[in-house]
Amino acid sequence: MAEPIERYIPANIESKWQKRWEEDGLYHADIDKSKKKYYALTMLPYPSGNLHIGHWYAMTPSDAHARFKRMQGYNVMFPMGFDAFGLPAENAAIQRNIHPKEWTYDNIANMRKQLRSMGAMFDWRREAVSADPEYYRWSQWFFVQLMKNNLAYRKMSPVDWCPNCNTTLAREQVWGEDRHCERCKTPVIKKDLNQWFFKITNYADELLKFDQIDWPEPVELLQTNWIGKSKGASVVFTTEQGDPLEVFTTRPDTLWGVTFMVLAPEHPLVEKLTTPEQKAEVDAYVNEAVRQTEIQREATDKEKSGVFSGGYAINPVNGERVPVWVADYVLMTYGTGAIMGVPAHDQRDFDFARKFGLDVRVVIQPDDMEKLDGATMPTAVPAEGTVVNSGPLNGTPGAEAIGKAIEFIEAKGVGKGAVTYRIRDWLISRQRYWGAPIPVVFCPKCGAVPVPEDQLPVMLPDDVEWRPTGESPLKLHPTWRFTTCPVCGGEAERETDTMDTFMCSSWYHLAYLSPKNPDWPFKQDEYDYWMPVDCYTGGVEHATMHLIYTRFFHKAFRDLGVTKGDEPMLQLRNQGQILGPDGQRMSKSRGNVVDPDEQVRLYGADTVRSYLMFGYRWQIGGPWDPGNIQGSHRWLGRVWSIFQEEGKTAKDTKALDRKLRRKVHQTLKSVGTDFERFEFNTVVSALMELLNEMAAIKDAGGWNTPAWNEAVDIYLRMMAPVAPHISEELWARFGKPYSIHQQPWPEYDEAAAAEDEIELVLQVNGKVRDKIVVAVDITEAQAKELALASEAIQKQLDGKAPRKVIYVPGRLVNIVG
RNA sequence: GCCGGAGUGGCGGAAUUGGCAGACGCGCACGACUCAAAAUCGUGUUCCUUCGGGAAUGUGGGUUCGAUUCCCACCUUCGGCACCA
Repeated sequence: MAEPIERYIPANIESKWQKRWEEDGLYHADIDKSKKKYYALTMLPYPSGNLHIGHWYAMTPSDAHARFKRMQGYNVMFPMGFDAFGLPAENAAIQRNIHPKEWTYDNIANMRKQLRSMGAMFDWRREAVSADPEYYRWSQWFFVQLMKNNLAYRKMSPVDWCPNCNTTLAREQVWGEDRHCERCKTPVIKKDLNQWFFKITNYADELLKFDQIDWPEPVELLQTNWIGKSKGASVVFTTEQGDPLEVFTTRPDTLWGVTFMVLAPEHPLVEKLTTPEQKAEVDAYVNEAVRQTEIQREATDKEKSGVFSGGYAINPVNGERVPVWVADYVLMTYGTGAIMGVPAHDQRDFDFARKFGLDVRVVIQPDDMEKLDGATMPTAVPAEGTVVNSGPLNGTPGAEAIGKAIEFIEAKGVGKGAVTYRIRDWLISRQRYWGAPIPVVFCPKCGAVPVPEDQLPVMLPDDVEWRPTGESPLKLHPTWRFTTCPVCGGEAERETDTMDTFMCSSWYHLAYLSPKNPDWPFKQDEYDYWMPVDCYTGGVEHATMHLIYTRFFHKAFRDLGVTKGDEPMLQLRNQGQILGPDGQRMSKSRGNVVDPDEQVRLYGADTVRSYLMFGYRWQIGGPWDPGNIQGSHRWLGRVWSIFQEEGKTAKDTKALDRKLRRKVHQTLKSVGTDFERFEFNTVVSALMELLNEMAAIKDAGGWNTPAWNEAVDIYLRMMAPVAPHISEELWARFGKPYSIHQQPWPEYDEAAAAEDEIELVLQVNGKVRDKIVVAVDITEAQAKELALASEAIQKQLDGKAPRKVIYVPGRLVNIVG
């Protein structure tokens, strides 16, 4: 009788191997020029509390993929760190009345422990924590470089302010129809403030190019829409007082259809254009518009409002005098804050014209429509068509109209082809404590001066009143603010705002290269070897925030000679989201948060990893299923017992061996391609299928043959990226050399995987009627003959001759009756 | 309104290039083991059926010998953007 094997108890093996791997530095990634490098990166966590199952969902498949790459022979670096500054941590600390630093670093200590329980191949020597002075010193250094090169500037402007978080936000961090704060969901308000901006708009055009990177199309689309490039022309009208009044239009071919102009209420020419008779009305309208929130003003279902300024402008293409109106449907923040009104061909202008009784003049006649009449048409017609009523452009066909109009205005010197972008410069000032201080000194004589690089970091003081007062906490510090000017030595004050954390996370992939490097943000040889990031994984929710910022950062610093190449991350893959068991987003208030520590206690890390890979389409995610995870646990338990328990060996195992080897090598192929495609669910299901086959072979007497032992060997190596602990344990128990994670990926044997018999499906009119087993090398003629000879087919044909017989090699014969 | 993702058994999901729809797993049912239960193992499991078959991948059309897959028009749902000139 064979000795029974003890049960699979993950707790007995997982921490043991984690400790051993750590001691041996198994996952240390060092420069090795004899090997191809692979920089695998997954988005770093934010230490606002505990790790939740969503972190596991993002990280463990990424880890499995990185492990797979390593077994393929790459020198893989897979680092981890903490995005430690920022609002949520600070808010959580305030709530608990704990200093943000203490709160954050306690969380980090806890999360480190939790991360270690994953059994991931993180190289902890490279850990970077963005709240460490050694780190934010370089965040500040990057700021100083941008400032010195005119890519960072300070400007007074209306900005988004979160009244709950007491700080300004970047446009990207204001979400949804009600324009709420990305972090706390409170609707934002507008405030006029002096703030620091990064000139991301300089790179708008280049950010639209994705040809060097393999990123998911939805992300590229989100970024493209966010950047919002519009092609058209800028045209300079002239007010009757002689001031130039520039507008942007995507339809310069409709310039002859202009019957009025509209200025945004904030437009600088409003005051000058307004006649004394109209002044009272215009002032009242402007004041009302300014008072309204952006949400009220930008509500699309609102009826058009506006007021005549009394002034006129001259249309440069035909010298016509057109009235200038003021209306809040024109936004100061887009284009030039002024538009030309072409009511016949723009619905918004049309609504406005009809409401205020302005002329509607048709200048485009679509070829497939009846002749338009401005006086009676019920809606605007924005379509293409032949140009009419437009002097020199009359008769131009639609496709050429815009180009010809641009030629015309350029020749006349009254405008030119132009593009406009929706993206705004990145606002990085935050009126909060828990962030990297903006390294700037304000001197009454020298103005805003960057802190010299040898004086960085500007330390964030611990002894501040960090509880919210509505002011930047650093402003209230008794001494920190006051300093001397680095240029003239006179009395000066520090900038008291801190930086947006997205600034810190824009370069963290460089910090991993050589954290705490003393004289440059990274060691050059590390950069040259590891960069760019080969594979980046994370959530799609960062598409128009982190993922656009980090591309900008890389390009800006390429131009300053710090980084190399055009893109920081070559491949991007997004995971979906794990929802609570109730199908809702996990949140503490709903009480549907799944604690990974508890799952690890119940089933072990390997089971949690396997289930997260097996149970979902990784790109999509879905609700946590507390029952389904049992399947993954059973799988590992079955591997444990089927591989270890003795079986029986038949006298003749030739057929069994052949069958087993075929399945093994077929699985090897599909597992490999599925890892490459981030299709982890089918990686695991293929392994389960192979295990079922192995169990059957073992029952039939195919145990302990060379083929069986090869199967066990290959199986363990294939499952090692998914379940690193159990595979290491079994690998050791079979006396194989430590460590399985240093083994090469098994070699695929095509001959072994080849089928020698196939099942041919026989159809009549596309419906399956019979199946026959035939030799793999059957000829077309033989296959058709066999198909027609089938009893079931004969019955279906009922004596009639087939009209057509279709043969798909290796698959089917379809008889068309 | 515009842009994108998703829609397949009771559930999670699979289906390489247009070629057997439902792999793999959960759940459920029955059986074995057990005094019993848990665990484990085995068998079955889309629906309807007169047991010949028939229907079925959100809906309706189309292309094709053949469509979950391609095309057209919709519906539901989840995201993003939205008076962007």
